[in-house]
Amino acid sequence: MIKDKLLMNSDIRVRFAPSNTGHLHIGGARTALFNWFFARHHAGTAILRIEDTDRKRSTEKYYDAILEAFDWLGLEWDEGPYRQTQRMDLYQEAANKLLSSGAAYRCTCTPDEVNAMREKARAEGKTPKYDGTCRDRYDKDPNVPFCLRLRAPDAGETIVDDILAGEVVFENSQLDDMVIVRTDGTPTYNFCVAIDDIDMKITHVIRGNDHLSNTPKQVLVYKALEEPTPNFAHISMILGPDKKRLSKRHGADSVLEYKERGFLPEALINYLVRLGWSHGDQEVFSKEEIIANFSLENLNRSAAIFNPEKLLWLNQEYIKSADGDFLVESLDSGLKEQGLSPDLLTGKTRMGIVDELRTRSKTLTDMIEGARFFFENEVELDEKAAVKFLTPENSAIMLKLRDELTKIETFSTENVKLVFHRVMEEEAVKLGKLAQPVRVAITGGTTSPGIFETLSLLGKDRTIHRLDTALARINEK
RNA sequence: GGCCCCUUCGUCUAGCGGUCAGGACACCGGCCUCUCACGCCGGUAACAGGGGUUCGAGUCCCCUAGGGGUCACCA
Repeated sequence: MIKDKLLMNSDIRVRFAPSNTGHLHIGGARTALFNWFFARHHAGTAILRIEDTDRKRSTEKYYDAILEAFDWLGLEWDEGPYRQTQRMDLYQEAANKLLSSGAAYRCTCTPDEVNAMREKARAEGKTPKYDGTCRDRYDKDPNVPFCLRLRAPDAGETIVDDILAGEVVFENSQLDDMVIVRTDGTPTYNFCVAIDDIDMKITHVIRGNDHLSNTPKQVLVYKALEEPTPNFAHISMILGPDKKRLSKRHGADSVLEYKERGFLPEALINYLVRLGWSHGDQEVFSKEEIIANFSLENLNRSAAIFNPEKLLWLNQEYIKSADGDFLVESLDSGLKEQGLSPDLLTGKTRMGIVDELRTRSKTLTDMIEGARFFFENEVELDEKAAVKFLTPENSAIMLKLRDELTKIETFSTENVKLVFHRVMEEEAVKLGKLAQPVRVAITGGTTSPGIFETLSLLGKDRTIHRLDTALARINEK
C-alpha cells in the first residue's frame, strides 16, 4: 500500500533542481514533468532551481539550453530559475549556525588522511567512512586549513518516509560525518539542497531514485537545524534497452535533440509521463487531462525501459491530429533550412500537402522529407525505381496520359482522376500499371500520397514538365 | 563488497484475495488499396523461483535469484 499524505490544497510547493553541467535529458525532463503536473494538479507552486555550484563543469551554455528546453516543452515555472551560486550567503549563514550550535565541527584532516581511514575501514569489513578524528578536537592552529563536517549520530536509525517506497530505514552507523563546507569555503551539494529546500519551503521533494541514498544525509541537516522534513517521493529511473542507465549511448538523450528530430513537445510529454505513470488504460493524454488525473499514487515504483518506437507512435498520433497551420509552419521552416522555397506553392496547397502527409509521417522531419519533391525544381530520380518503371514499354501510355492531362482546365483531384480512368479504359490497363510510372516520374520514387492528389497538388505545369523530362529520359536510352 | 530500491507479455502498463490475467507499442496474419501510409478485423505473448498465510494468492509475509541505485572536500 502506498502511503499518501497528500493534501488537496494550494500550499504545495515543489521544485525541479537540475545542474547546468549538461543538456536537460529526458530522464530529468520526466522528473520535472512529475513535479510540474503534481503542482498543477494541486494548484501548488512549481519552482525551478539550477544547482550550479560545480564551478568546473557548470556552464552558461547549458543554463540557457535547459531554459530553452522547458520553453519548448511549454512548462512554465512559478518561481525561478534560482541559482545556487547566487545564494551563497544563505549557506554560509546556515553553516555558521550549525558550527556554533555544535552540530558541525571543523575538520583539519587532509583528503589523504580521510582516504586512508576509508581504506582501513573497508579492509576491516566495515562501512568506509570518516572516523571522527576531529569531532572533539579544538582548533589548535588557526592557520591550518579546515572544512566543516556535520556530526552524524553514532547509533539509532534515520528514517526516510517516502511516499512511494514507504518508510526506508538507514542505520546511523552507516552514515558519515559529511562535509558541508569545503576547505575552500564552498558549500557541498547535499548541504545546499537541504538548505534551499528549507528556505524555499518545499513541501514535496520529487526526484530520481538515485537520490534515495542521499536523503538520510539531508534529513540530518534538517534535524540539526530543527526543521521539519518535507515529504519525499523517489521516482523510478529510465533505463536503456540494455537495462543500463539511459545515456547518449542509447541515442538521443537531450530534450532539444527530440525537437531537432521533429518530435512534438506534446508527444514527448505524453510519452515521458506515461512511462511509470498510468491512468487506467488510457494512452493519449492532453496536458489538461494529465493535470486533472495526475497523482503520485499511480506512479510505478520499478524502473522503466525507454522505448523509442512507442514514442514514435505517439508522435504520429499527435501529428495526425495536429493543427494544420502548425504543420504548414513546420513544413515551411523545414524547407527553408534545406534551401527550398515554400512559396513555390500556395498556402492552401501546402495545407493540402500536410494533410496528405500527416498519416504518413512519424516525425515532422519525415513530413518534410516526404514533401521535398513538391518543392524541388528537378526530381531526384531513384535509380532502381527509374529502371523498373521508366521503360520504353511504359512510355506510350505515359505520353497519352500527358497529352490528356494538358487538356484539363481545372487541375483538380477529381479531374485528374477522370483523365486517368479514361486512359486506363482506352488502353485497357489497371491503375497500378499507369500510376507507378507516373509516380516515379513525378516524385522520383515509388512511394507518395495518392497519385491523383499528388498531381493536383503539384499543379498542371509542373506535372507536365516532369512527365516530359521522364519521357525524354526514356527516349535517350 | 556494505547499504538501499525494484521484479505481470519483448517493451510501457491495468490489477489493489475469487479475472478466460485487460489495454497499448512492437511483431505476425487478414481486409481496404494506385505505391506508401492511415483505418478496420484477428493472432502470438506475462504473473522470476521457492516456501508460507488463506477455503482461495499476480495481489499479504519470508527466503533465494536477477536487475538497478548509492557509497566523495561531484552534482
